[in-house]
Amino acid sequence: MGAGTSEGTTRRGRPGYDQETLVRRAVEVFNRRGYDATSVGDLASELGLTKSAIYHHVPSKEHLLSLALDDALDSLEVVIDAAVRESPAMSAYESLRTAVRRSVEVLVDKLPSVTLLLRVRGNSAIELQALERRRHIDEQLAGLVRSAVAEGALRDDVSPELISRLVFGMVNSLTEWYRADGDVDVAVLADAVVSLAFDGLALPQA
Amino acid sequence: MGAGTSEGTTRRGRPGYDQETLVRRAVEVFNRRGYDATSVGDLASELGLTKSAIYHHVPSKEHLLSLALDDALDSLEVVIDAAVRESPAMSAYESLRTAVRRSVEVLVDKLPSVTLLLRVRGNSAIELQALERRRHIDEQLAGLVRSAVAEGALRDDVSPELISRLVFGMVNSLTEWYRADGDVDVAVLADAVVSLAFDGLALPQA
DNA sequence: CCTACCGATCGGTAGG
DNA sequence: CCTACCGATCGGTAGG
Repeated sequence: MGAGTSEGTTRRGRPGYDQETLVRRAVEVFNRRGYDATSVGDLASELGLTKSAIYHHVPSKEHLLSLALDDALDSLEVVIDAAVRESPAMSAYESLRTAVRRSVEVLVDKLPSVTLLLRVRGNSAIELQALERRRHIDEQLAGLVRSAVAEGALRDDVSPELISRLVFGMVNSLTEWYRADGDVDVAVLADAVVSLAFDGLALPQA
Repeated sequence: MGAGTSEGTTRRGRPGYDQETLVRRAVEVFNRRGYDATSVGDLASELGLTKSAIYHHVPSKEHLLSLALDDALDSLEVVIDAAVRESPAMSAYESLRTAVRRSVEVLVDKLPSVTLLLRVRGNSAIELQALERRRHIDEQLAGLVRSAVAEGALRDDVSPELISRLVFGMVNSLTEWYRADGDVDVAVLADAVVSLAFDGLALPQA
């Protein structure tokens, strides 16, 4: 990174978009209108520049998608890998609680790119690669659930695979409604998700 | 309906698609490739007929979407209305359990059209109308949760709105992975969802 | 970062 | 007489 460009207000060259800003704003538009329904011309209009200006920063519309999906996947992989690695030292039950909590935090922190990721259906090679990385994450989470059930820490009347899908289905559903400017605090949300997932919504028996 | 056309094999005219079959098959393609990413030409190729044949059955691509969304919304509204109406006779807690269970059953029964519905983002007047009907359903469900909390039947340390969103987020996530030809039975699935939502995944205390 | 374009494909409709 | 379709093409717009 060149001197003086790392942060703050000093920049050389024409003021405007850098690639990171372009990706961030593009993801917002993709989420609002749908990736396929958004033409590069639409994108240019919404961002106040021309199609060619966009092609100055990225070689294709799909590369824009790829950068956004990598942002989401990288963050998710970090927290899931960490939870899986701590599993031998800690109980799988505790690692699973950590994984759920950290997943909520990543979803909130990287909401736009994770939202885009969760809407990918595999319509191109890039989307298929992203789905493959997602599948690997899902398998690691299912493994944690299996271990926690094997420890005797979780109920065994529902299969670990089904538990994993339903719990992380609940977590991922955050992207459907959570807004950073809303009235739901991240910590409150993460507590609620972990508590609902593990304790359910019936009254505490105690 | 004319004599002899109601069911069975006797039909007049050329054998082929009727509107209902067209909608059903189109929804499968829309879910696989995405509504916006599917051209009427794509659709025609996959269905083994021509674009003009499709326009014989429906006036527009959007009308095809509209028919599918109505199919999903009608079914969802039936079960939610029923749960809300039984609420005075029964406890809100019991009505909510019923609503969750019946919602799972509708999602499985109408999986393709509900999947399409849950992916709608409001890119057209028809999509906005569908989102409005969804919002009304969500409000009725949130009302049931509020009543159940007010009855003292549900925990009150998480807001009813958040409970509603997370529980039905879990329910709706079924569309991401459930397949009718898979190894998860509907009754088993409905039991698992209701039990996980109300009791959580920790070991039963008893 | 723009103007000026391309090969192709879009949703929709004609007559038969 | 109807339902179910076909081959060809319309005016516009897509990503690049």
